[in-house]
Amino acid sequence: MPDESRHQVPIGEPIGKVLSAWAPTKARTFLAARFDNAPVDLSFPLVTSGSVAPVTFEDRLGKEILHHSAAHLVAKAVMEVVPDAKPTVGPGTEEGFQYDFDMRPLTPEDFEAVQSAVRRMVGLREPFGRQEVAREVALELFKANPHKLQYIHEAAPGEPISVYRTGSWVDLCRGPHVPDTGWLGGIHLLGFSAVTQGGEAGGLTLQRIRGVAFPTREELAAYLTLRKEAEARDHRALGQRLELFMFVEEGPGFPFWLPRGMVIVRELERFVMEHLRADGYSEVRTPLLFAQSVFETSGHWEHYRSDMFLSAIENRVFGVKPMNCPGSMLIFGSRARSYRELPLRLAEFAPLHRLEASGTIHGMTRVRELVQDDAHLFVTEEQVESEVRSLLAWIEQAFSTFRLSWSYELSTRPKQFLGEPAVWERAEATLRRCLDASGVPYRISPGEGAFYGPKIDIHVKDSMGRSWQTGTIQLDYQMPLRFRLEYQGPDGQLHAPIVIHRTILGSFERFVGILLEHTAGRLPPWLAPVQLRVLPVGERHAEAARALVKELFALGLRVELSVSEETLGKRVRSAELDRVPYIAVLGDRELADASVSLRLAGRKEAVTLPAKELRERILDTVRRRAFEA
RNA sequence: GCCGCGGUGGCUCAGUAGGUAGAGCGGCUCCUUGGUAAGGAGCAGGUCGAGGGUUCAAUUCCCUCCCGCGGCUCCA
Repeated sequence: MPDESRHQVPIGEPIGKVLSAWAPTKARTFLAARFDNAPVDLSFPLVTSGSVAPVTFEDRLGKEILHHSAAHLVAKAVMEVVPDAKPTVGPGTEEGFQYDFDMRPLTPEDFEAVQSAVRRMVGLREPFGRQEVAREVALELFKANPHKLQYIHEAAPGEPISVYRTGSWVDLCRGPHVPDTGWLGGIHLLGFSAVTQGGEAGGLTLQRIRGVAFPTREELAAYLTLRKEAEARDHRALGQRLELFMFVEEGPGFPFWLPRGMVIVRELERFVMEHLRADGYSEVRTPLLFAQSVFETSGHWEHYRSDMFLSAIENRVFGVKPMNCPGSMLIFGSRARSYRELPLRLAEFAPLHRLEASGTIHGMTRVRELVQDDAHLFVTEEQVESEVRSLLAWIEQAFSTFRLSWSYELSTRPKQFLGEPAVWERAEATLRRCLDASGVPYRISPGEGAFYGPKIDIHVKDSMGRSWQTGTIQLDYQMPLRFRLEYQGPDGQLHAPIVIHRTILGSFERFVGILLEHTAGRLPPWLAPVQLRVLPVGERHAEAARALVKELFALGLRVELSVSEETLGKRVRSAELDRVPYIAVLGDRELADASVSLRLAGRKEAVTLPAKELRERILDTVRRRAFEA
């Protein structure tokens, strides 16, 4: 037993029975068990001695088992709705589960029918019965389903082939499973879609049903509430509602920043620019278009052409730049360079165009035109480490300002790479050292680096736990060679610089999208398009309100007057919906003693404070780039 | 790009078993002069995504295209 106690039980006693006897109060949470650490069903009969332990939803394994059982239940339901569907695989996922079927396209009606079948089957409490069968028996059992036959053929020769029986439905499965379908009361189907088998173009089209499952209906309800809140935070809806940005049919993936959205972009740029100045960067602007030959030199022509916008002008082909690097390379190479100039840090915030696949563009988080807080650092090998450390420090400062938590991913040498393995190893070791020193968690993605060098990607999780890549730090040993870049070192010899391609926020488009979802549109005051809205109670207070607005505007604040003929309640509501962080009300009471009634967006209560304090509070919060509370 | 599903006033949506459309919010006008999330009335606003086909007649049925949504793949 987990508590080191030893028990003697009759031969063939199910492990579940032994565990419930051992911990009767917790027995309801036991989904499966471990016998000598191997996952087994609760019905697993004990015939030899060994260690036993329960598996609950709190364990990673327990989640997986519940999810997996839920997937099987869905398969059973699908078979009832569309009898000639051929189930393929139904794994658990990070969030829940999915099951892919080789079948005709699902319709919304099918999906409804599957949902109600699932609900009914939960009520039946049918057991998941395990059975180990000979390979020949399995082949016979699944002869109508070529996918399952393939899995049987792929199974290792010694491996036992197990099937699970649920009512009349039999599925090939390693298990284990929860004891019966009654354990799946917290199941919920999220949706269906078509996917390509193996993820490769031209593969077989499968129908995927996705869902989530929890041990109890209460946990499911909590999840659904959270999910509903997340949907209300969708940056596409917020962007429209708050008039931050828009798209038109004629420009798929090309964002329009509307006046209010542009305020956010400019404030973010200012935030980044202040840092660049402090850290010794220079800013440049290079052309948006280059002749084909530049991209041939940079390698884009070979590796990225299909993602570029091209245009033929005067019998030459020009490409719209998808990245800023070629321009910076040309600047570095425009004259002889000395080691005394390094590190040379060139920042460029130019519009980039990338012909992203049409099916992938998504609001602001995936667009075809974007601007990054981009820079290229020309450094010596000895300077790489201090530059990367400085970048990691800046990332910490930046993301903390936005109250975003982040993690790093280190991508190492891919199969196809250029350069010397020894150089790669030194570079990877340097990056790892920097990451270790940062104290921020990171994971390593072996073989995921670019062909020209290893990289660190920055991932930010939004409030729903979805992960997004924002910034990146990429070491590049190749592009300087391709552009024949050199500097003269203290030894009098010419050397190729190393280039660090880096962005911190990534693209302003994606970053604003993430920030909106993270804050539900309640941006910190320094970023809010309108920081303060002044609401005079009645007409006779309008003049004083106007004076307050004028005063705060002169101090550089973004402030509006709300003097419509609507009731005060209506105007407060509008200000709340517009996500204005400070809502100031002026009436008789306030005019009497030069005070203001201040309501913070998202809170119910208002506080009354002297006008002078209001001004200082707002200015201070904005200057510190702080959140209100 | 691939698969599936959609596209009706500015927004969110209803509707038409083929006979050219409605609501709420928003906008405008008027009344109301308000005390912290919706005061009242009236008015304006739509070639029902685009093109083609079938039909006496198409927003509705069929085809093609465009755009969007959910996934796949890819990535800032």
